[in-house]
Amino acid sequence: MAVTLADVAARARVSTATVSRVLNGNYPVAENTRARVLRAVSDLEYVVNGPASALAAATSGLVGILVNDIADPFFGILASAVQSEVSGGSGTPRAGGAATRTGEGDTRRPGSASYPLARTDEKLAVVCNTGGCPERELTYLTLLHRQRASAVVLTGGAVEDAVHAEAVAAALMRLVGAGTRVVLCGRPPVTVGTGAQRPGVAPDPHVHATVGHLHVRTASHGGLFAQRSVPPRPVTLAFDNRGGARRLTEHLVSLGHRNIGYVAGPPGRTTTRHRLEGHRAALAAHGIPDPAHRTVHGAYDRAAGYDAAQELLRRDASLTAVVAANDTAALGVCAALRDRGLRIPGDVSVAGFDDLPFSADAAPALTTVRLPLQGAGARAGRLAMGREVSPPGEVAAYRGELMARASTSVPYS
Amino acid sequence: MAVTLADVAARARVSTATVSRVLNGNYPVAENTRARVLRAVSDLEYVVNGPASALAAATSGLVGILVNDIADPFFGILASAVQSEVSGGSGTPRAGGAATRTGEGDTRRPGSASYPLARTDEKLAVVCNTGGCPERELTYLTLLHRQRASAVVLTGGAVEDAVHAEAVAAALMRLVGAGTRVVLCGRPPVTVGTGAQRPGVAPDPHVHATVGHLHVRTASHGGLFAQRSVPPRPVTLAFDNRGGARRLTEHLVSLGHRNIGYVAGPPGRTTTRHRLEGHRAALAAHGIPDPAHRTVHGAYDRAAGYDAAQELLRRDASLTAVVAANDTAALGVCAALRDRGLRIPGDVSVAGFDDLPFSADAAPALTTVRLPLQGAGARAGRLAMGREVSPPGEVAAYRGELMARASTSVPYS
DNA sequence: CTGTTAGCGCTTTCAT
DNA sequence: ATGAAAGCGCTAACAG
Repeated sequence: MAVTLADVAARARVSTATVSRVLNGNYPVAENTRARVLRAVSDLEYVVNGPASALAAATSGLVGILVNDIADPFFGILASAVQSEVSGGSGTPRAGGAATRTGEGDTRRPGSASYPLARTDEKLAVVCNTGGCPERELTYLTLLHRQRASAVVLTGGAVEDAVHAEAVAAALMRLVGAGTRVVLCGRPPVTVGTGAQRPGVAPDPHVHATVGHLHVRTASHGGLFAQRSVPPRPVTLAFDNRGGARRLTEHLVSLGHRNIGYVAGPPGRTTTRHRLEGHRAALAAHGIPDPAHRTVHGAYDRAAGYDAAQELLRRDASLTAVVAANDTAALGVCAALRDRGLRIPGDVSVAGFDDLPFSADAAPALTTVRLPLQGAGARAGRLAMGREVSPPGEVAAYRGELMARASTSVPYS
Repeated sequence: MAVTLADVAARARVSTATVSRVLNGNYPVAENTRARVLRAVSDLEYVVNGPASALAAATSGLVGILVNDIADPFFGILASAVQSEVSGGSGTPRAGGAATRTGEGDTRRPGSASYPLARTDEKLAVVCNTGGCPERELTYLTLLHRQRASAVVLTGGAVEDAVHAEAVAAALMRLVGAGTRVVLCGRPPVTVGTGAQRPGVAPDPHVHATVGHLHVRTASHGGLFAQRSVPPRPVTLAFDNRGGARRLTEHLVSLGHRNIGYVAGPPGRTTTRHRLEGHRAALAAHGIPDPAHRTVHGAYDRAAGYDAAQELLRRDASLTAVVAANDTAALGVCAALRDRGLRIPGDVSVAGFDDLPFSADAAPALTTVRLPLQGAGARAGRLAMGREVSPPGEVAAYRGELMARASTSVPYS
């Protein structure tokens, strides 16, 4: 069978405990003993048995990152930022990088450099693609729980269906109860369930008594204390979608637009609703009527934006501006307008949301709302690693910044 | 502590062995016993301890998918397809979906429907973002090995550095040796190492003797046999980048273009080289000279395409066409041309590679080479699951299909 | 600083 | 069809 700790110990002429200590670097070991062990590890090409150590330590180094659509850069950027922070190195060598390490003393153990098979402290950051599907979200949560993930980060808008929301909240509480750090990033806080019971299952007092109690092992050595504790509930880093959307539409209104079409995201998701609410709030604040036909729902992708724009123009040719729920859809809107021979922003202004990288150099550059994807993702990563303390109340909100660019202008310019 | 198998067993008044058998569904259990167990599982909200079962069973349900850039739809589509197949359901509810299940009898166990916490057969498909960084690729491979992943899928081009290639090959052989199924998707086959030794480490006959032997446990019941075996070496699903690129450039040549610029991908990667070789082969075949200044390297993204196009035009204003190494870069090229007041394809034709979803409805629609990302990804997923037998020789190549669209035309039209 | 040892929770023969 | 019991490989007390 595979090489085990015992084999390494035998070869290094030490006990398994010593090998374990060297590998985990959490306990003093004589320098030359360490060297012998590392040598043996390397010679034998020993690879730690993750499951075994996870079983013994009651936690695995898995960090799960749930995303709604892995093919969408919005999530790619978020996930990449989280991952960089979790893996402790610079992830994608992206300019203006996420690699803003918190300058903790680099404790790279000597000897393990050339053959890193043994670094036990490495976390495995993995992204799970839910495809926006509630069942898959739940399945992933369960699987990560099963793996005793050390942290789970949920990104992006949540589905608003009450039953599902309740189920997710329950799954998250179970995770937290199991000692897994849970971070929500770009999603509103979990609303504490009203106690809806799983259908067909009798309430079991035993279970409920358990929820909320944290039986988490604390580190026995090296007095990191506050950092080590697992927050009693999920930490949330939310985006102020409502406010951002409102400022965006207000920008359009201040430019003189009155007939504004809105390409909303898929119905039943928090992000969709909040952005739409912000848009409507802006209109309402200025006494501008907002007939229902000026809003069309669709997916958060280019094709949906294209179709929605067609539909909006068909319904109302007087539109002078179209706001899309995200940049990708906005680009679809632009394409549709161009195909109809309309100029942007000459005939119709267009705005998006998110400020993804391609938005700035689209033609024309897209007016949008910048979300601190990189920053929020990195913070989520640090929170997931327990490297940063939770914000007060376990909730922090990120404001979106209006990026007024060439795709919006005064109407009929 | 958390609920354990023993707790469930006690509540169901059976032994832990029975509970295990019910959960794994791999051994006959009386119907009403099964029901009692399931009931107990549900009542207790029992969640299998993954590490424990992985330790005992010597394999975890983890399936790792390595991608070079998680924010690039190319990888998103591939990863999504793999994942759908691994999770056995329809993943992203994308049209024309990857959900083409091989019609195996649906063995959804009764009772586990409402509370799926216990389905042990579920695999956890996770994507790992290497950011194109060799070290991270190796790290992930090690981490997945450590977790005793049941399969690993590597997607996209490989780095060509000899040392790194050797290291990756070694890591893959270790994985295969540990019983992990390895699938390469969109990357050339691993070249069997020439035996370069790790620097500074004396050859250890013991280690080498181990490589290649497969000590894989076989299912003891339920006669799946051929399916269960782990191939002795990685399975490869390669894309014919060279051929595709060649046909693409030939298309341009047949249109009458002679001065063709090429925006290549990052140097030192197989995909970059193969596509460039195909391009050059086409030119050579038609006796068209290809001065070095007509090729510029850059990342596989829009910004790089933009910059590269600027540079190409600066170097040679006589270009009538620009081929980019992928669609994303091609869009950057288009933007750059437009910004210089050039029309597409009137003044300059532009072509990409991959045929990502946005390419068809770009303005103008992009001529490109379609790669069967969905299909290859799905097949990789099935191979990873052992649900499909490997192609002869463990290698299959996918041809790219030329998609001639509006962005290319006769020069000076 | 290092060794001994008792589990962690599950799977899997081997009995019955 | 079910139970008893022996590990799987590692970690963390507890000794020394």
